[in-house]
Amino acid sequence: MRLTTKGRYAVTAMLDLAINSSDSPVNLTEISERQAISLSYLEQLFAKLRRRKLVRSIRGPGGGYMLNATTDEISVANIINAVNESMDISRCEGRANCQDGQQCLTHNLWVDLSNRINSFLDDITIGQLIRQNEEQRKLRANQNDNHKIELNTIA
Amino acid sequence: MRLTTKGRYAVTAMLDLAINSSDSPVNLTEISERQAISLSYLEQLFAKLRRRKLVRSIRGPGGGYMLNATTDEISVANIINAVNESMDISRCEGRANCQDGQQCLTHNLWVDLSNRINSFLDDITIGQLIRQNEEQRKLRANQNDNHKIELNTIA
DNA sequence: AAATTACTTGAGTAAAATACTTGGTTATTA
DNA sequence: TAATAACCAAGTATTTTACTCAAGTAATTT
Repeated sequence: MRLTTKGRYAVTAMLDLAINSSDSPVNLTEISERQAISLSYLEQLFAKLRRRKLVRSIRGPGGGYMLNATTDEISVANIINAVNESMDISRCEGRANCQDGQQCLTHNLWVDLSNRINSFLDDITIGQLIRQNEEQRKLRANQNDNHKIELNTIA
Repeated sequence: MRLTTKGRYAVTAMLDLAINSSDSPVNLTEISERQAISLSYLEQLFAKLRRRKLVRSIRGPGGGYMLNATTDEISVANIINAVNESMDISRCEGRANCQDGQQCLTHNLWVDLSNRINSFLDDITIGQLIRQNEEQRKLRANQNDNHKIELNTIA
């Protein structure tokens, strides 16, 4: 599991797609403009997302991309792993003394941690993120309303 | 929060330090050899770790580095943030329409997620990782013993 | 005090990853 | 058939990573 700006671009683009897609597809030019990511870079990212079946494409005019599953079926880990295909190969792979040596105690510790991060991000879906943000927005809106009412009452 | 091989090197080195330090300091040459990380790269990483007060150095013969806090006071997030100093600047920073525009809805979603990842890794200390691994090792050892006993009994 | 050891610092560099550009092609729709 | 948008490939500038080399500084030992 790696977490770089590349993964962030992919998550951002997928969130944009999720938010802006109704029943009609969203084309990459729109996402490119909204999110300030170059079109061809988006093309590269979406080629990988499509290979992992996270999105499906519709060609021709009016075409674009659609999510290939519900927002609650697509995890952040799914997206990040899709665009970071090149596996992180461990250093000590192939070494004879790997299993028992001290260098591999720490290696195992890293693998454990890496797995924990992965399963953490696998439990966060883009649906969750969007709903959570929506609720926070509502909360803030209510607080503002209350504040206005208070002020009005005082005045 | 970024999670790259650089952060992994730092976490690995800190775990090595935690495991191999008694009351005397551990020098970077040892860590370099055990973990197969070049000495000068370790030097750069430890300069940053020292700036963040995660380790302290003892110079001169017999010198080296020691943890500057207990293993339970040092989180994985501490280590990773120490070596990845350059803050991830958000794309839309400074843009006028950032707060309300659609591009910043997704930006906020990303920031929320980033915060969640950060606090997740801030709750994992290197002490935890080491103890957890030790317990797993014991479990496996016991299972092996039981297996041997079973085999012996059968035979 | 001199020599040694070992950490410290900085400049420079090769290799890799990132982000993008260019220039196409193929499929679909109007 | 003309416009649109996905698809594809090759190439490139920039940044980051990981490292080398060299000079400097501090602490210890003899």
